[in-house]
Amino acid sequence: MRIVFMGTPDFAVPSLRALLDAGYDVAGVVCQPDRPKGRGHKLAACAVKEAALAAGIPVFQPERIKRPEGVQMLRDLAPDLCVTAAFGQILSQELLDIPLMGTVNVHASLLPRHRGSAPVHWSILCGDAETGVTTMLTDRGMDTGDILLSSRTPIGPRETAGELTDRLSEMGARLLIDTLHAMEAGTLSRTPQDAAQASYEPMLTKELGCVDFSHSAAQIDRLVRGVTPWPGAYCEGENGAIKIFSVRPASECPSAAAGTIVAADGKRGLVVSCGDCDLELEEIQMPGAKRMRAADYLRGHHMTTGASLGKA
RNA sequence: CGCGGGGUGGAGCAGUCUGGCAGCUCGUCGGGCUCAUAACCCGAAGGUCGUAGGUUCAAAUCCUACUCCCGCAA
Repeated sequence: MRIVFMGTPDFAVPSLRALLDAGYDVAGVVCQPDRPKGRGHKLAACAVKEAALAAGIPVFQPERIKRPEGVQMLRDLAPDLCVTAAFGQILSQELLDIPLMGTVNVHASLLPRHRGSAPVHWSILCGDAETGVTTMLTDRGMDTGDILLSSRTPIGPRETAGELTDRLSEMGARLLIDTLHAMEAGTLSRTPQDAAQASYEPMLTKELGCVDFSHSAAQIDRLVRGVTPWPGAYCEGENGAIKIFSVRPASECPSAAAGTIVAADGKRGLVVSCGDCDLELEEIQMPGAKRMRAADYLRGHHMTTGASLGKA
């Protein structure tokens, strides 16, 4: 089976590797163009491109694959099947019509729940107890195609979006191979999504990561885990935004107004009152500084108790 | 040429501008106090000050090059 793989970030890499390890003929890999990244704004290849080059597979990086050049490129590759995983571009009907056997997408949620581009983050933000990966036949809608297979897993109580993404990327790779095997064996059935059960969430924004200390510890914890490591949770400190990477309840009930610093030393760490208790900000990053445990930061810096980290 | 910060005992920092004994908070080890303790008291160990070169009577500090790390923005 001749396959064209479309994907861009880390999440897609295990799926690409799995196709290669399973012996499929990956005729080409399509990913987003190199973008200026990091310090110095140097052009950097995405994770999928690096993996493809390492495997000696031709890489295509159309600015917009929907344009005629992109369509022609895909036609020339003459795939039996297209596989997408976090590709980052919408496929037109014209493109979907090219592969003889259709286009299979690996999606990091239990569809029809959490359609959209940030399913892993939203599953944590929404407080889901479990999530999973789904393979589906791509159609014109946003993650609306018929479901092929799915695989579920519980969300760990301390798991961040980044950690969960890593886990789901491996699960997705296995599910993709299972899906293709079933497809070849003719045992695969397709199930339309139940639109009534569907949910769709937008891309994440930085503002979403702003912590509201009037919320409960559980809500804040979900927010922090759901936006870590990107776009990141933060609150307003004296000298700019303080990033927050992990929090932990530190008392039974709040001892001051929400957002008030109730302790700040190397022993107890940085503790702030929130909606239903005092909350320890375990791992933080002050403006201009690196990420570290709050207790470590406070060994060399002073923070005044009684000050507020919340927005007025 | 995107903007910026930094490398100082195990951790986090001050000291650099204005050159002159290696300092602070914490940790570690030993001793003491206490019914007890993450509390308190006494004592100790532990640092080629990122690397190389230069200036100087004298360099963590000034000059040059190099290297590694980090923040913002994307």
